[in-house]
Amino acid sequence: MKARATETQRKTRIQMENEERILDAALEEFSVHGFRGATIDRIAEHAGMSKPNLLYYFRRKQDIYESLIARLLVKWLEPLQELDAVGDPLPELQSYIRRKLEMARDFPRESRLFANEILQGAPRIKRLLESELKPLVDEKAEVLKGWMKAGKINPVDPRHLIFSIWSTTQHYADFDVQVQVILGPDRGAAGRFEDAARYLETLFLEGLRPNEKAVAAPQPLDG
Amino acid sequence: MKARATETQRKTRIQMENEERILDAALEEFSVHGFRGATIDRIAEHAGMSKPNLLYYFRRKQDIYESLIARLLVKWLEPLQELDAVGDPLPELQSYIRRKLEMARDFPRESRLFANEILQGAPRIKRLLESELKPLVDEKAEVLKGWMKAGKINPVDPRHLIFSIWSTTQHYADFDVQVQVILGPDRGAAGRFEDAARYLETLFLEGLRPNEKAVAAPQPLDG
DNA sequence: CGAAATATTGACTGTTTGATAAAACTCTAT
DNA sequence: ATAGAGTTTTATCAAACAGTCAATATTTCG
Repeated sequence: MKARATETQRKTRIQMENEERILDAALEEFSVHGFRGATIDRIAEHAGMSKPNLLYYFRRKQDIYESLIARLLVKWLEPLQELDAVGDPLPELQSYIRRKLEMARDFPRESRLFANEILQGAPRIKRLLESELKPLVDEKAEVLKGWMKAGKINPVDPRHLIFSIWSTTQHYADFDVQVQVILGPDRGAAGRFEDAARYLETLFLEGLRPNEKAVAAPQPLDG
Repeated sequence: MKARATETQRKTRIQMENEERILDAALEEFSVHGFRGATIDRIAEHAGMSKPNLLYYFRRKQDIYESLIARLLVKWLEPLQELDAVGDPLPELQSYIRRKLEMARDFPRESRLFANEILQGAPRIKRLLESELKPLVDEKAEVLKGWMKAGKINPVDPRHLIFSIWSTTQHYADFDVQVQVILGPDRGAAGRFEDAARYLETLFLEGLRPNEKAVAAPQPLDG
């Protein structure tokens, strides 16, 4: 029996399939209950295998969690990484917002897992945040500052600007239940997404103070 | 031995003191680990009493949690309730945002507890959200719509507007660790709060698109 | 095929957890 | 001071929990 997991690369078909099933089931559990609230039994049950079998692929609960977080962080930083210094400032920001919103729509479990980890004080990924997230944000904050100095966007604190994009978009994944309670069942998930996109575009570009300059097509005032 | 807790009102000095200590300790635990991740043992330890003693005041774990949530929701809805239809729209919104931001600063544990519950799908308070939160939001959405029709604020979906105020302000409580990692230790908590307040004011009033109309005093472009 | 490598299982261990019962202690009002 | 209500503790329980182990089954590949 060879050591698995950390082994150089050689993975069996079965290994890949099962690790995938486990990680998917674990995402389901961890994203809802957090690290301590999730149990191996439930993950195993959800993955359709016995607990010892699951522990054959991931020796400890924490290993599953860390695998999950590692692949999550990469995906999570992608949209910000794509923010392009040479692009047109406002369209660049707009498409960044849109990409983040799409992530919230398409990967809500990942968003919740991340939220859960941060909520708990990020005990397992604080290091990663400092080494991966912070430098990236610093870099992009400089890009934003350049745009501000060039008069292309309003001068504001670039880091708080990034926070507001993160929070408004991820809200639709993390607080989905609340959003659904308040919006009611009238419009489906797709409709909610479109409404959110349209609203956020106005908020970030124009703000709420009415003025004379051209504004995007008037929005429906909701049901 | 009389029945406690649900008893009409008569509470001993010791009862009041201990329930307070328990709820405070429970807030600490539940807000970080969620319902399932928190344990009675830790809550009892944190409250400085034995587990059976704690269970003398709250018979079940769930009872503590529900007490906490009940008093939380009331406090949480206060700022929105104060949003005044007859006030000046923009200042009203501004002070609503400020109040929410102050709540995030002054009651971060409460914010996290709420976030945790919603993240988990709100299994224990969905009813309450439907009966308490939704009607209030509906009412205030009408107020906002009135302001929009009167041309006092830009026409946007009022519910999504409310979401964006919630998410941007609560972000500073719920994602505090991440905020600290990114902003660094330069400015203290008070400084971060002021920066956030100034940024959100610009975002919600003016948006990011630069224009000729008068703008609040230029903001420092951050360190 | 058949042997080695890989995968799966049932039975089990020690610990943690939520909860209970009853005895012992403390406070308060008379 | 003391009776009785109110409080705290010790001892205990069954279930849930993370994790182990040896035995069995299955796949892979020469």
